[in-house]
Amino acid sequence: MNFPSVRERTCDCGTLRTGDAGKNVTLMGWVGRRRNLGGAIFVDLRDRGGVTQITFMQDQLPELHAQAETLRAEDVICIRGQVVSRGDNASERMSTGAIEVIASELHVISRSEPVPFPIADGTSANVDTRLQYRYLDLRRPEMLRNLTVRARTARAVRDYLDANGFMEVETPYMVKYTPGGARNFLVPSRINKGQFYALAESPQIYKQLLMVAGADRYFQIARCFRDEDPRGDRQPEFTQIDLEISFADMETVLRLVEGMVVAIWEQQDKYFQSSPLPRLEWSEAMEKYGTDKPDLRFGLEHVVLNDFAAACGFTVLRDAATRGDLVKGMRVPQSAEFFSRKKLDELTEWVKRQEIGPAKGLVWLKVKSPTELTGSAAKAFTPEETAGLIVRLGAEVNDTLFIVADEPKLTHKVMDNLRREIASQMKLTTPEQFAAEWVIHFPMFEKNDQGQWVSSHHPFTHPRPEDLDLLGTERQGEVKALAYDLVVNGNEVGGGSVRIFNPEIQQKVFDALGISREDCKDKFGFLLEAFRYGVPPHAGFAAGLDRIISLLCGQDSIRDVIAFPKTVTGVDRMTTAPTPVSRAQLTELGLL
RNA sequence: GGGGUGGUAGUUAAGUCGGUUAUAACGCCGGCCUGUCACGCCGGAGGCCGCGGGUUCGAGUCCCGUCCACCCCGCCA
Repeated sequence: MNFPSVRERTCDCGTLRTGDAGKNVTLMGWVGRRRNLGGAIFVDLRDRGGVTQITFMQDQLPELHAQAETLRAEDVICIRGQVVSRGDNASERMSTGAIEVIASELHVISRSEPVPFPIADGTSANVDTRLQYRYLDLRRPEMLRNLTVRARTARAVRDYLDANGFMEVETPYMVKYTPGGARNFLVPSRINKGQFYALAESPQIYKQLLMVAGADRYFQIARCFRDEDPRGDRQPEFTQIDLEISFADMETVLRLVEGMVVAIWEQQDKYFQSSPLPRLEWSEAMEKYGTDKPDLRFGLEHVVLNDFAAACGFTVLRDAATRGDLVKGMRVPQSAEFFSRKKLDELTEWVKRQEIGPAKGLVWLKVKSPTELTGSAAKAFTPEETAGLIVRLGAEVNDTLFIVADEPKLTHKVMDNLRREIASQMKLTTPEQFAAEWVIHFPMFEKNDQGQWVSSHHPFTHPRPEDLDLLGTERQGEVKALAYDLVVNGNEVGGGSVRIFNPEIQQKVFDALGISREDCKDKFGFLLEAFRYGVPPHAGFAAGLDRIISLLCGQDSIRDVIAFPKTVTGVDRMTTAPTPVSRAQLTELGLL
C-alpha cells in the first residue's frame, strides 16, 4: 500500500495544541469538511479523538495541492506535516483551533463514495436512514461520544463493585424456558430435535444459585432478551447491571447500589439534586405523585382531597367521593398568569384525550386571595370551603389549582400525566439536572386481567415481615414486599428485592399465588432443590444500563447509546435480520 | 393486539381548493477563487411523489388496501 506504516501515526486528531508548534506529525483519519479557496485548501481531518485542520498551499507544494483537490468527504487519508500556530486565524470552535498542520505529504488510503447523510452532529437524517447506515451514524462525534460514555460507565461499575468485594460471573444466555413473565425468544436444539432453549430474560435464577454456591457478592453486565414490543426506551435485547448480595438486607443493597450510581454519575461530572437519595414508600409515591416512578426534579405534589370532597357542596366532587372515587388536587405555585384561559381549555381537552380511559374532566381554580377562587368550579364552593381548600393545598395568591376526581387508577394516572405536562410546559427542569430516589415497599401482589394474583416483582420476593400473616387472607393485596426501585428523573432505572430463603415462606407465597406444588417443581425445581442445601439470606438488584447511559448522554432513546440497535419492530435495518431460513435448515433443526 | 403521526431528488423538507413544466436548501458534477473554518461566487445533473388499486377529463394532493419508520396504550422489570 502506498502510505506510511500505520505505526507511524503520531497522535490522534484531537491532541495537538499551540505547544506542539514546530513538531512534525503523521495523522490518519477521515476527511470532514473541505474549504477549497483555490490557492489554499483547508481540510478538517477527523478521527475519534477530534478534528485537526490540515492546509495545502498551492504556492508551496503545487503537486500536493493538486492531489488535495481530489479529496472528498469521508476519504481516509494519511498526512505528514508540520504543526504551526494559526495566530490570528485561530478557531475558537475546535479544541485544536489554535493550530493547523501544513501538509508536506498526502496519502489517500481509501476513497469514499458520497455518503447518504453528512457525518456531523445534529444530523437531521431519519432514524431509519441512520440505522441502515449505522456505521456512518456511529462515525458522528456525538455517537462516538455516547459509546465512550457507555464504555467508561461500564468501567466505573466494574471498579466500584470490585472495590466492594463483588465477583463478576457469567451466566448462561441459553436457558430453560419458563412460562410467565416476559415472553422468551426460543432457540431450537438441533441435537435434541423438537426441544428448545430460551434466551435468558434476566440472570435472576442463576444469580440466586450463585448465592447458594457461596459467591457472596456477584455482579454481571448481562445481556437480557425479551420478546416484547420495543419502545423508544426498550429493545428486544438490552443490558443490565445485575447484582446479588449474600447476608444482606434491603439496607445493604440500597447503600451499595446508591454508592454505585453516585459513582457512575460522578465519573461524568454529574451530580444528584439530593444525596443521600430520598426514599419514598410506594404508597407515599402513589399518593403524592400518582406513579411509582416520580420525577423529583420539581415539586407539584398531589394532595388527596377525598374527605374535603365528601363534605363539600360541589356535587361533582361530593358524588365522586361518595362513590369511592379518588379526588386529588395539585397546586401550581405562581402560575395564574402562565395559565391563560386558552391554555387551561387546552389542558382540559388534553386530559380528556388521555389514552388511559375516559377521564371525566379537570377542575381548575385560580387563587385570587386567601379566601377567594376563580375558575371552572369556583362558585360551587361556600366561602368556608374555599378557604379550607386553599389551606389544604397550601395554596397562595396567584397559584393555580387543579382537581381530578375519578376511579383511583385513572385519577393517579391523569394527575401524574398532568404533573409532568405542566412541568414540561413551564420548563421546570434543565438538561443537566438529575434527581434520583428510591421507591420502596412495593405491593407484593397484583391482580391480572383474569383476576388471578400474580407477583408484582417475582415469586422469590420476600414479603415485608410484618405482613406475613396477611398471606392467603382476604387482605393479601395489602401485603408489601421488600422490593425497591431506583428512579432517576422519572425513569425507572433499576429494581430489586430481598429474596425468600425460608422454604416455608416460599411455600406460603406460592400458595398465595395459586401455584401448585407440581408447577413449582416443574418451573423452579432446581432452585427449590438448591435451597434445601443451605441458603444464605440474600438480596439483589438489576439496573438498566442502556437507560442510565441515555440519561447521562441526554438522549431520549436508548437506541442512541446502543451500537447496533433494532427498530421498534425488532428489525436490524443494516443486516435486515430477522430473515427466513431454508427448509433444509428448518428440517435439520427438527422444525418441519 | 389497539390508537396516532409520517413516507416527495443522495439527505432534510415545501407543495394552497385536485389543474397543466413538482419546488428549496444541503450534498453531487463542472468552472472561478491564497486564510477559510456551515468559505464564497457562477453553471449543471439529479424524481417509480413508499407500493397496489379506485374516483376523476385530470391525483404528490381525494378514497380503499398494503408495506416501512416513529410515538402512545396494552405488554414488558
